[in-house]
Amino acid sequence: MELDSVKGNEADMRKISPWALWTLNFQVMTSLMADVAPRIRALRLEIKEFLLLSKLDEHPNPADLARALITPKPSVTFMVKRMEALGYLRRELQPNDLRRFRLTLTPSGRSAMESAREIFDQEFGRRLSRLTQAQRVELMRIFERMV
Amino acid sequence: MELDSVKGNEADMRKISPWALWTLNFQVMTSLMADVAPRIRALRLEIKEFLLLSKLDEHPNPADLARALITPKPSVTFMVKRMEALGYLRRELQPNDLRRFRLTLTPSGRSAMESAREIFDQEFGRRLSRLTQAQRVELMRIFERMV
DNA sequence: CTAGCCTGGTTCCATCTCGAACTAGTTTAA
DNA sequence: TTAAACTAGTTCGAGATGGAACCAGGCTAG
Repeated sequence: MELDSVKGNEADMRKISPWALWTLNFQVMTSLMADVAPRIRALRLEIKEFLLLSKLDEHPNPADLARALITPKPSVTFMVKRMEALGYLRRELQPNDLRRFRLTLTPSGRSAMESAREIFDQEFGRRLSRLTQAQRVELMRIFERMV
Repeated sequence: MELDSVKGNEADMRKISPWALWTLNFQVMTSLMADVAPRIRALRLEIKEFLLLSKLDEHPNPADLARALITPKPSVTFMVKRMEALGYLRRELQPNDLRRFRLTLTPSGRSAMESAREIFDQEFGRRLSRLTQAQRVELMRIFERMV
């Protein structure tokens, strides 16, 4: 049996179209990215580059990053090159496997990454603030199940 | 007072980090796009092009589309050109304003667009099926509030 | 060993992207 | 009217993107 989250609401019984949902979500994400992008760029980062930095601790070499970010390898090569040139990360050969590079954030890279994360936190937080706490919790649970 | 959607759950009281939520959502969207992209491409469409077609009834000229899709005008020009070359849309001067083009889907454009929408419906539907009906309804309500 | 396969990372290059600057048509205001 | 300001759409070009092909280095089986 389905549980009905909130006191009976006639509108609740409508059929939910996945496409309609996807569209709304895409719109939320796109407009958020548009709002956030210029502020991220002020840190000398593109959004994708920031995402790369944010996954670097967990996925410390390029091939790994490419998989985690669902991004082609050449794009990763390119971004890593830029990030290194900016002094945001260091690249050293991994002695036990000479094909691999181990990437590490420099202090300035970490601080840029953290500032960028705060921007997202703020901007997405602004939108989340239109929801109830219960809805935020539910949203977290929903996304966890959908990943 | 906050309404608590589901029977008391201790984990509910955690603080929700906007960034964590955003990341999860982004991951859902990205992996979905990766799954969907090859099937859309089989219809000779890029995802963005499909989105353009899907908004065309509602926003029938390029500048309008650029705003609706939050996309630069030159990109729209380019996509429209490709869609016209493929025979997916028609472009006619709007007699009452000679700066404007009125774009209309051709039958084959409409059918490609509808097939693409079905692909999204299917693929996103598959993920939504892991949720309860109540959660799907809640999700719709949440996105509506966040747009 | 060593041949064949796999994986990490790069290079190449055709294609796409999109900011800036432009042309042309429309609206506003004086 | 007509000049100035604004809007639609395009062109240009520097830079980004990403598939294909490549060159290591590492792993596996004979």
